[in-house]
Amino acid sequence: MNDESAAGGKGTQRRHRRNTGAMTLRQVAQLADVAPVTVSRVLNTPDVVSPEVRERVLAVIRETGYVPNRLAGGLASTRSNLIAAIVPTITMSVFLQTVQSLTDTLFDADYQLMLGQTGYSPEREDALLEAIIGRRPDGIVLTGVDHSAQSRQRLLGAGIPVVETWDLTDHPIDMLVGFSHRDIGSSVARYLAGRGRQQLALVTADDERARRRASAFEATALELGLPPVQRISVGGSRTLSSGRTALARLAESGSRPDAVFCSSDLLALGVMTEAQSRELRVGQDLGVVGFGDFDFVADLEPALTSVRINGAAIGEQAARFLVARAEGHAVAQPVVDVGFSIVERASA
Amino acid sequence: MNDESAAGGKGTQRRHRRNTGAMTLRQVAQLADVAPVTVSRVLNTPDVVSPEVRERVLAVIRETGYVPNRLAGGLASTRSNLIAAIVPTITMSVFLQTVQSLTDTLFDADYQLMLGQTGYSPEREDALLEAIIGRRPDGIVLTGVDHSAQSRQRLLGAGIPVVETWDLTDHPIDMLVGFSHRDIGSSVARYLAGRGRQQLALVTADDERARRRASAFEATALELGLPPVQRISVGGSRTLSSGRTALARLAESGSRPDAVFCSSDLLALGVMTEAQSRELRVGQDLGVVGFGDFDFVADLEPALTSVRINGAAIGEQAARFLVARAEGHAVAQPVVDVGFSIVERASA
DNA sequence: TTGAAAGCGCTAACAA
DNA sequence: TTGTTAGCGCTTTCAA
Repeated sequence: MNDESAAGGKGTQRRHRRNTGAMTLRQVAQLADVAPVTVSRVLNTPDVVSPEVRERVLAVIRETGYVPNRLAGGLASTRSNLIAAIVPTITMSVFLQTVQSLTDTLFDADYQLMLGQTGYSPEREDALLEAIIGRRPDGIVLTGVDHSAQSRQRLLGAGIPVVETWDLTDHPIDMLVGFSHRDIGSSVARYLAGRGRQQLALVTADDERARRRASAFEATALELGLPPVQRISVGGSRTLSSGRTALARLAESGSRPDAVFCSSDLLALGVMTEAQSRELRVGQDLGVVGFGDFDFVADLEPALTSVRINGAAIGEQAARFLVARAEGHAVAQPVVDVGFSIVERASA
Repeated sequence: MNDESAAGGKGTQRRHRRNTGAMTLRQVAQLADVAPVTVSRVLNTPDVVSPEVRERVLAVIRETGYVPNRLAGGLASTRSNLIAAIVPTITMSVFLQTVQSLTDTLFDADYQLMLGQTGYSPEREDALLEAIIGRRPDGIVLTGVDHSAQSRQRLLGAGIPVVETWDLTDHPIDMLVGFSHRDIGSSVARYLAGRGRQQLALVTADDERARRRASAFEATALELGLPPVQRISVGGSRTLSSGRTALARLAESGSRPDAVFCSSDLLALGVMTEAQSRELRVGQDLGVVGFGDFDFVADLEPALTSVRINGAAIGEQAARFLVARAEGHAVAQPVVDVGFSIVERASA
């Protein structure tokens, strides 16, 4: 009576899997009295279907609440409409803007974002990447340019378009949207020296990119003939509280820095808070520069000077690259330096 | 020569799709000289394969960098090892801890998280939900308990386990992990009244749950015989800057509130900042209570009193519920009230 | 312990 | 414009 009869023919023993329970495209087709392909066309290329048939099919879809299985679709079409992104963390972090704009840009292009967090751990990045590649996303956004040999091999082998972000390198895996951490370190040192600051200090988290900013900061201070930079490392703890502790240590070390460059705005807020409770006037006695230019820093008292990265632009550009590739277009200029700026405010 | 010969038989015209390029399980099987099922077993139930064969297969997998296609696996097994979560926003928000612990708990159980952000828009929630259901995740975490009729129908129809979070209701779709916003509003009002505060004010964002806290706050103040609560709505803008503006409006309105309950810690930080620049002593002249108990609020000057929600517990519990269901276990007590607490600090 | 066959739900290729 | 057929890459069922 229906097309199952073939499977239930007399000589054949029926055995295989009962279907999952959810409505399928085939069932919709039967209810609308059309072939399965036609339902597929209504969903994917509606213009190619006659209005009456289209309406009939859509009516069935509406009544049944049918939601097509994209896993099956993806398998058949080798297009998943999924983009994956891996960031160190989203908790109070500079990557938030990138993730946000990635989500938004992709949503508008009818893609979805899968997010992975490494917690700054390379092992975890490898594990995440394997899980991600297994889902055959149409593209992958990576943070940074340091990835294990294994991950590079898998990525290349899978043939999935990749965008590395938040850094620059001469040997990207595929595409690249970032900026130079070295230049930032130098620029901030020069900026502070130009404002008459002498005894510079660093309060910095312990990840590869922050370290690179810090080293360039120190090197430039030296070149400019300033005394050696004092550097306090807060390890992996990028909190307000670590910032307070760091300034306390600095203040009690005897030497009195007159400017501090922090590797994140939250650390900078900690430094400012501790300075205020020590009756140091931020902006006068102590210059403070943050990194990230979070939304709220402009409204602090005093407003915080910070290095601004256009994280949203990074996300948007990365999304555009990947969508272009997914649609089969080549990307002419697959390396973009989005630069940075020092936003001058009262704190320095 | 190989098993493709069947497809290329003389009478048949070969036409179909060339494979995608990436290594497949079938190719691994050929290289290891075993049947495809055997490779599948090595991947999923290794104990059932003899050690020698297992080693041979694993060697090939290692050499080729083969990563199994989970889309195909999911389609065949109707298990995706994917859990989806929908939150209003992750930008500087209270949901961050929940997302974080969800990610971590799921990662440990070998599941992955798909994240969607609604930006507090119900339309967007519907669109997201359709995209998500289409990927047949093994479970879905929702924020809040207000969902469109269409979404409820789809969810029920898809038969996917659901956990609603961050609120309570008598009619959950499926499972529920939350707390009472009404109770929070009442408790904070009582708390402030108990500390001798008279003229209470609200600075609140304009979403359903914040409104519910606010209404209960007002009602309780009234019951306690306090003067009417002044309420400033900041719309959808949950920023430090809105908090500053709100307190400015309050201060200039003539009436002088002696305590403010803010619907987020960031708003509270704005209120504090504005108070300080108006020479109001926070804690003495003006009590301030936040919501969320962000990491950094304990280290502010003065430290901020805030309503603490154990967002991490919500995420963990939700993850456990869904993993249990995915593994085929029933969940005995599928409704959990995680409660809340008022963390007393200097600001109130 | 291993394998052959069937099919998960969808789309690409071809035909009419 | 609509339909038929053959898979996408994997896992399940049944058999040995």
